[in-house]
Amino acid sequence: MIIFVFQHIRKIDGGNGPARYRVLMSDGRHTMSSFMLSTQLNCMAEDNRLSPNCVCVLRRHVTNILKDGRRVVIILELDVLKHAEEVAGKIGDPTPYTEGKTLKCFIRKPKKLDFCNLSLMNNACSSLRHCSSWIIYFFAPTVNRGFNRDFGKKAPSAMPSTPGGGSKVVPIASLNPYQSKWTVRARIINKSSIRTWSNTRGDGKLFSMEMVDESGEIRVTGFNQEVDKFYSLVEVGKVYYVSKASLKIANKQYTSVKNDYEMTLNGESTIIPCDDGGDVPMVQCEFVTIADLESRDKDAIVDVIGVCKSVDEVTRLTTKANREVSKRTLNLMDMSGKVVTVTLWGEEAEKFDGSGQPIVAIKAAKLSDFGGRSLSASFSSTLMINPDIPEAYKLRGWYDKEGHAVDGQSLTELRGSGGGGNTNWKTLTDVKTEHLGHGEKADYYSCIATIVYLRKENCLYQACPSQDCNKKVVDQQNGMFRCEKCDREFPNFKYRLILSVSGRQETPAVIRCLLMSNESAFDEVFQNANFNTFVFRNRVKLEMYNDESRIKATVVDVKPVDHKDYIKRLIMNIRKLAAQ
DNA sequence: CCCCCCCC
Repeated sequence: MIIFVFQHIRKIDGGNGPARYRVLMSDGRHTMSSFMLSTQLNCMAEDNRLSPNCVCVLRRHVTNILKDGRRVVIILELDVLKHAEEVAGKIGDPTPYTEGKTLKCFIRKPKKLDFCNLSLMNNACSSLRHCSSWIIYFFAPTVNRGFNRDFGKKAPSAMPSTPGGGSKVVPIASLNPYQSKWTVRARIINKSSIRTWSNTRGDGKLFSMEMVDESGEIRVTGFNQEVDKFYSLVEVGKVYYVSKASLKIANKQYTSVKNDYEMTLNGESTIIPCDDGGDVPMVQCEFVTIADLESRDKDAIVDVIGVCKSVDEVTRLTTKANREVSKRTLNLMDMSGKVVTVTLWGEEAEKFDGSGQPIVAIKAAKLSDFGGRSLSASFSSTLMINPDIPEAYKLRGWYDKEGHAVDGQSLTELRGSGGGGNTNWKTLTDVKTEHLGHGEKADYYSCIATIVYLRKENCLYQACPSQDCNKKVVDQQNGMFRCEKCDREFPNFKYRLILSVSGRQETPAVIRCLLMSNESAFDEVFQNANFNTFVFRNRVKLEMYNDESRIKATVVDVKPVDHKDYIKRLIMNIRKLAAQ
């Protein structure tokens, strides 16, 4: 990390590629014009974020030495510490720096990667100290780049010789397009199958994979010859020395890999197995609990881990694009007691074995709002069965001890009718517009409705006293009551209620509510029933009555409203509407 | 140089 005063920027002709900017910096004593902005920082120039005399901290850079010996410092990461308006004009009286003079150290390539080098910083900033009052910036915090200073120390002395000539092992996070001689020591966390393409620009085959070290992750792609050379060599889970591939800016549209760059293997590249890579991390996941998926946005890329509670058979289907693909769904539960349905595709679907309720971890699963919330293990996802990570052991312990007895609540609403007792939620308006009850068989639905009127008149009838018969009896006027259905006469009957109810959402939707008789406190019951909201389970069927067809709705169950559940459903519906 | 993100 070095602090500079920005002096001037100039756009240079970059030919076909993106614009390039050459930057003149000063350390208060000298100016140097051999700085270049890396293209991903072009926006700083284009947004006019750099104005003369602003104070900058150079957080990351690489120094390239040209064939003629001149140095070019590529600025990879730069922050403005103090804007030009905050600086009292020109700082010091800098003169152009001449190569090989006192400040040689200042552009010296740091010994250890690009870590903060205090002596380097001291030199670069000493002159600023004398000419300004904002010395505080001198001790600006060291950048913690997420990997440890001793990275690479472990690079074994028996490091294999590479065609590149034993280039130094560097962290993945330090890779950039401006340095070509490097080796990374990384674990392969996933590998695609070999795909072919054919378009106007040509055709060929390719594969891609992702690898990690303790500093970060990166995507690697190999084409044609590199497919032949490396595809079968590389095994997921193993550690390799990878050397000298091309780095290009990653298109974030296509990848969720946390790296600004991606690697393309080329003729110079080498991949050599590393036999003692035990210290290289497995996969870096930031697990989200299944319960938390509910609050995540659709299409979010998440890492999840859960117990595979159940798994479906693999199926084959043809996509809209006429592609044949295998599909399998499974249900994952975690300690939140929530369950989510996950879809696996292709080979992963075919090979998945859910026996023994394995722990399944998925890095970069895609969240969908299908059925509420569900997940899909997409092309860039990494599927891990019983991974060797603490989270997996914790879950395994929990499941074996108590989790196996937990039913779990699914975030993925199951579709389809029959068997499952799945709730078919409707508003009373839906019932009308969807013509429920017009079919051969009666339709069942559930609704949240408020009673606004109960008709008291003719609400009671004399019903057959037999256990399961509610047929209206005929008064024989001799103290006996006849049931046509049972073909019997009884000395008694039971009162039953037929209640006509007006629902709040639709008039004159008439719901006939069958409740057990309560002879006493009759009026009170009617009064108290009004303006109460319940979950009604209704049966609807078109019936003929005096040559007139009308929908008869019968309440088959009444339950109190589970507000938490209801609100969840409303939020889900809002999401669905918002997605349209 | 690819970039498919699938299905109910």
